[in-house]
Amino acid sequence: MKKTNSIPTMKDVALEAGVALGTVSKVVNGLPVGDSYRIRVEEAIRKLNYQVNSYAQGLKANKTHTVALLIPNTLEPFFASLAYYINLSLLKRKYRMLLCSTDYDSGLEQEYITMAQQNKVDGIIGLTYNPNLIVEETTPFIAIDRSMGPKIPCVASDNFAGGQLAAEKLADLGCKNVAFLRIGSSLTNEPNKRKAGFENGCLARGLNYEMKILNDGAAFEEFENFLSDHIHAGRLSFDGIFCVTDSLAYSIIKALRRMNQRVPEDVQVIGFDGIRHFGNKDYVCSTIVQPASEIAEMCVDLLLQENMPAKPPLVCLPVTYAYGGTTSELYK
Amino acid sequence: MKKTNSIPTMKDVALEAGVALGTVSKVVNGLPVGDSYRIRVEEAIRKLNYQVNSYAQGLKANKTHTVALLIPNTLEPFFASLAYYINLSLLKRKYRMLLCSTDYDSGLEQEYITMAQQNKVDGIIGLTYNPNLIVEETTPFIAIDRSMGPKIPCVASDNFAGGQLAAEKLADLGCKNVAFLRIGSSLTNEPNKRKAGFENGCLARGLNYEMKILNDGAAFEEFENFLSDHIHAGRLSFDGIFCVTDSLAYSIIKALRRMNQRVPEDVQVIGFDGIRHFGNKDYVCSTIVQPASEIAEMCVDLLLQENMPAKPPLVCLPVTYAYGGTTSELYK
DNA sequence: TTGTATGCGTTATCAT
DNA sequence: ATGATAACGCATACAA
Repeated sequence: MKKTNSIPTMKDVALEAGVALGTVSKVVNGLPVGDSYRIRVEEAIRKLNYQVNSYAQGLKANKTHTVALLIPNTLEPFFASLAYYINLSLLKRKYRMLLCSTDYDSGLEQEYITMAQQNKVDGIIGLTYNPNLIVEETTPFIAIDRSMGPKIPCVASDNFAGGQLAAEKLADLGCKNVAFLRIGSSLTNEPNKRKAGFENGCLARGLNYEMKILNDGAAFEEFENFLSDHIHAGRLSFDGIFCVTDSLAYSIIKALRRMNQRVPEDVQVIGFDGIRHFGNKDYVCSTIVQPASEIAEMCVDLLLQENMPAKPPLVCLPVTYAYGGTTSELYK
Repeated sequence: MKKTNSIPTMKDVALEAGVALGTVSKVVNGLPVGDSYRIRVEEAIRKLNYQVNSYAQGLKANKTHTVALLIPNTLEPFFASLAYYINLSLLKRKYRMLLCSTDYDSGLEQEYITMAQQNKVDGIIGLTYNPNLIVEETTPFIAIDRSMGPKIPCVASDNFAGGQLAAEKLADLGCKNVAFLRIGSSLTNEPNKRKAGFENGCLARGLNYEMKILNDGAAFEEFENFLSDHIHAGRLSFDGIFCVTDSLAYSIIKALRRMNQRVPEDVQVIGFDGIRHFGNKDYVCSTIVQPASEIAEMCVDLLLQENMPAKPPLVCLPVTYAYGGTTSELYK
């Protein structure tokens, strides 16, 4: 008695085609098989609508062709674009992607890693914030934007160069007195190098600069107060501002306009990330663009590279400047 | 001779704890087991760092706790938020999510479905554009925004009501002559009902209205021409415009300002979707907000509901109006 | 209650 | 070149 029409397996195909199980397997995997057999098997496959079971394959081969991506969310545009490009890079290599939105939650990050390992993923790519994540050595891991120790490669933009570039651009565009504004995780991570790079650039170009650094939970008002304190007789004493992200730049620009400061006429603003409206339209502001697609490709490369002699501990990819309406058009 | 330190299995744990394989399985799955045994097994698990193999579980149980999400990309904010909320809803139910960015490519959509089925996902949620996708009946499928036949439930916003709401809002806000602008897939899908709803609302409220409908590949200029044609002596003959998406509204608003039309003083604009800057800040424009989180929850519910008597063919979820600076503040 | 044995769907080894 | 068979890690029905 046959099984009631459940999902067909290789055995069913073999039966239907009147050949042995092994033969079907070979046909499915493109191994050499006599033509007459091949044809019969292929017909049976079509007839039964057979599909291989990746789970059985994975169990046997101990290889799942699946990678987990840990990322805070897909709502913030930079994360969203990483998710998109990593998915693409994986697709090119016939890999599937498990998306794990961690919501900046350390516990969730750890949970997802456990899940991924139980799911026998071939590797994990993670942009995480938990400073003491436990990740089994047996699962290859690539970190984005935050070094997690010498054994785990970290991929990031060249944040230092980006900060420097911002300073140079502002100098080129005629600024004399600039400011750096930052808010965000105080964790040691790559984006924190933006400050150092900017400082470096200011010194090299003889710009006067001030810094206002806020920690994660701080109120945005502190920036507004900082800016107000630098307005004398209606005039802001800065003619250029570098914000650690486009998101911050966006808020700052709105605040500046509320204070009757014109952007870019009175004060030029540069952000960081390269965010575009709706993901594909114009830049939100003049910005240092992170190469999201290259970061994605590099992560996937490093992760799946089989015989890597020694994985590099840190890879920094080049950033570029893009005009986005909040700087003078001089170097547009 | 032992296996060289590869990944530990239940067998290894059983050996280490000096119990039978089945006992370990029970402990892992929380089935009743004598306390002394349980403790020994748990210790062995900790010692060996054992993790269950979901692939073996899945193979056995024919259940993978995995769902595939097909979506064009995560770059466009509305898609990004769907991905985020669906991930969240799945997480609550201990399900994993395979993200499949299809890039609006029919072939890719079909490929991903095949992949998902081979991967034995427990279900698929898809926002797709291929009009003749083949999806095995054996895999539960939930469609977003486009009906794919009576056997496949479709979840969407109440697009008709949304269009109507837009018309009513414009009327309430004092508009007399309005326009509806649309560009996008001409495929029969739920969002196309926005037009009908808007028309309905205009008629009900006695608004004069015009429509400008473009197909997917059309040049944006056609809208600009349309608007120019309605400017006489510097004055636009519309005092209200409803755009089919916030994305379009954004572009239209920019175009209007280039034409020296003030928004919202001269002409009020309402979009659709409820997109916020950077995913979590202010609305891009006054808009009809889609309940992304409710859509997500509904999709997951319908997909995983075990003993659903009859799955509804179409579920429309309520939308709301949100002020976003491009309408009069009257009903803010 | 605990242990044993079988099978899930596939691949690979081994005879034939 | 093809067919039989074992093994992957786990869950479970059944025996002890």
